Amino acid sequence: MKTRISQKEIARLANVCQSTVSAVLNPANRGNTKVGAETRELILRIAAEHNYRPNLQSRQLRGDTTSNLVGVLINPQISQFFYDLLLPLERELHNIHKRMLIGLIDNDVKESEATLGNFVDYNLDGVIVLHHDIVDAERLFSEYASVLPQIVYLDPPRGSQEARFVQVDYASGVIEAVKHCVAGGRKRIALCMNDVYNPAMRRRLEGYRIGLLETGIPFDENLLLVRAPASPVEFESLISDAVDQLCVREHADAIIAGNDEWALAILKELHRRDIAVPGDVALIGYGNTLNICRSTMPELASIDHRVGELARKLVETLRTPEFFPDPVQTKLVMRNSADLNSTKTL
Amino acid sequence: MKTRISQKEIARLANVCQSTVSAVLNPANRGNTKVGAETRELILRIAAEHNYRPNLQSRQLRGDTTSNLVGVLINPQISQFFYDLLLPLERELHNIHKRMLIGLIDNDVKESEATLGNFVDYNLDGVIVLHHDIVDAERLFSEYASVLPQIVYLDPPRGSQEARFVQVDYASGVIEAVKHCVAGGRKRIALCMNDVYNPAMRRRLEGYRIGLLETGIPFDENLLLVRAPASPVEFESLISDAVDQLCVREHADAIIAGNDEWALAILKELHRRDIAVPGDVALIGYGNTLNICRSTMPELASIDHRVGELARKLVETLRTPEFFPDPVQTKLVMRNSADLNSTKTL
DNA sequence: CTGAAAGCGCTTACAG
DNA sequence: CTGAAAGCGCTTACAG
Repeated sequence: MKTRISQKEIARLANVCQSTVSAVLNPANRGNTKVGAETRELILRIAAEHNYRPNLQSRQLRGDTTSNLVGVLINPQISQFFYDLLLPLERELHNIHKRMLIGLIDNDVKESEATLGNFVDYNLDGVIVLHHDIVDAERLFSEYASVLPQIVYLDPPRGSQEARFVQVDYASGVIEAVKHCVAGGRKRIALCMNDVYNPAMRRRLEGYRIGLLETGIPFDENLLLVRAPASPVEFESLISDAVDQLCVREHADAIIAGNDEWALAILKELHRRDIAVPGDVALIGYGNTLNICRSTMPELASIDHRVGELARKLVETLRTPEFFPDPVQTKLVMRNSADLNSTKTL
Repeated sequence: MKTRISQKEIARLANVCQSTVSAVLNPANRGNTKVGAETRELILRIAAEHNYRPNLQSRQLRGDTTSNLVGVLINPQISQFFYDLLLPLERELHNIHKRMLIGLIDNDVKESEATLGNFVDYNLDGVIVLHHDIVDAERLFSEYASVLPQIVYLDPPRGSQEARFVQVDYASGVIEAVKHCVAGGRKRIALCMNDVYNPAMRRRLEGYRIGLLETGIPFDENLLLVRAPASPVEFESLISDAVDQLCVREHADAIIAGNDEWALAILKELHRRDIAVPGDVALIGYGNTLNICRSTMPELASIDHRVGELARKLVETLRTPEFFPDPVQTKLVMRNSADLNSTKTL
C-alpha cells in the first residue's frame, strides 16, 4: 500500500493553506467561505489526481461522522436459522450504506467480554444481538449498555424491561400447519422435537396446542414427543423410537418436527419402513432450509422463519427509536410431503 | 450510549496531567517513566471504575495500531461455495484477532467503486477477494491497489502478474471421481455442467479428461453435456434432455455433475424414470453442500471444495508475504449415490 | 478571498 | 517522579 494523500500535502502542492483545501473539498460545510476559482480548480485537480479521500479516523475523532458500522453478535456454533439471516441482514444494512461487523459470543465469558469491548472500540452505530442465551448475558449486556450504542435483540432478552427487540412468532406457523393437516382430513397429528426449555421451542408447543384447540381436536400427550439426544448415535435410535411410538403404536397420520434436520431423519426412517409420505403420514419440518426441503423426495413442507422480513424489522428498529415492530409471523410453506389432496385413498 | 471516559477526564479526576495517565495505562510503552505508586493506583482505579478503553480512532490516526479489520469482497448473488467459505474465514480471522468486513462488488461499476473506496476509508489490514469476475475488474483493482492494503485473491485474477492468490484445484476431485467410477467397473462416465467459459468449470472438464486418460477410457464427446439454461423452465427440460441423451441413448453408467443442484435435479429425473442410483447409474455432485448431499435418497456423493483449508491458506497468505501456497485440492466425498460395492448384479 | 489556531484522544519525545 | 508540547488529519470558528 502506498500512502494516501492528506489535505496538508495537497495544500503544499497547491501552495495554499490546509484549511483552504478543507473548504474547497467540503463546499457544503462552508458556503460562506468563498474561494477563488483558479485556486479551487487547482486544489480539486490535485485531489482527484491523487485519489484523495478524507481520513475517516480523523473525522470520527472529531465526532463529525459515525463509523457506519453495525455489529452483529452471533454464536460460533451458529444454527441454520441465524446463518440464513446474515445475508438478508447484510443486504438491509447495505441499503442504508452501513456495513456489518460480525462478533462471536458464547459461554466463554472472557471471550464474549473481549468481543463486546472490541465493539466499543469500533465506535459502532448500533448492535444487533441475534444470540443472547449465554452465560452471564444479563450482567454483560447491562455492563456494556452504557458504552455501546443502540442495541436491538432478536427475541426479548431476559431481565431487561426497556430492551428493544424484534420478536419471532414461532407459534403461528405451527398453528397453520395443524390447521392444514386437519383440513386435509388428518386427526392424529404429532409434534416431535428437541426440548421445551428455550422459548422458541416452547412457542412451537403452544402453537400446536392452539391449532388443536381451534380445530376441535383433543390434545393427546402420546402424540407429543420431546427428547434431547446426547449424541448422533442416540439421535438415530431416538428417531427410530419416535416412529415406533408415533406411527406404529399411536397411528399418527401427520408429524410436525421441531426442525428440518429432525424432519429429514424422520422421513428417512419412514421410507425405510415403507410408510408412505404423505399418503400414510404427512410430514412438516421447521426452518424451511431450502437445500434440505428441496432435496428430499417428496419435497419437505416446512415452517418458514421469514428471515427477509425479520432482517428488515431488525434494521428498522435500530434506525427508528419510536418503532416497535409487530412480531414476525412464521408461515407454513407447502410442499409434497404435506400435500393432502393427492393422498392415496383410504 | 453514555459517553466514554478519556485520559483527559481521568487526569482531571486524579489531579494529574494527561500524559501521566497515558504512561500509567501503557506501562509497556514507557518503562523508563516511573510513576509514584499512589498516583498509579489512583489512576488505575478511576480507569477501571469508568470502564476506560483507549480510543481506537485516535490510535489509528497516530499510526500506533491498525484497524484489525480484513475486508472480504463477495458477489451479492453469492453462490453456495462462497457462502460456505464465509464462516471458516470468520473463524480463521477470529483466531488472529481480526474481524471480517464484508463488501459487495458486482457488475455495477459505480457500486463496486464505492465499496472499494469505503474499504480504503476503514484503513483495513488486508483484503480478500473471493469474487473478481466482474466488469472492469482489472482497472478497478489496479486503480485501488495503491491505496488498499495487501490483497489476496481466490484464484488468480486476470491481467495481473504479481497478484497473490490461493488457487483451488477444481480438477483433482473430478479425477478422483472418474477413477472411483472406473475402479467400480463403470466405463461410460458422463460429465454434465453449466458452461466452460469460466476457469473453475474448464478445470472440471480437464480433470474429467485426465481421469479418463489415466484409466485408459477413451473420451466420448457424446458423454459430455455442457449447456446453460436461461430460465428455470429451460433448466427442467434441459435435465430431462440430459438424461435422455446420457442414460437412454448413450447408456452412461455414471454421471458427474458440475454442481450439487444439477446432481439433485438429475437424481430426481432418474428416480422419475425408475433408473436406479447407483445400481444403473452412479451419481456424483460438486460442492459437497451438506444440506443437499445428506438429504437425498440415496445420499449424494460429491466433490468437496475444502473450504476449511482454503480459508486457512487465504488468511496465511494475507499474513505472510513470503508464503505462496499450493493449490487446495478438491476431494471426492463418498456417499451411497456412488457406492459401487453394493451394486445390483449385472 | 485566504490563513492561523483550536481541538477531537492519544503516544512519544523532551524538559523540569 | 510528573508535566508541557508536538503531531496524526480533519473541521470549524475566527482573524486579516
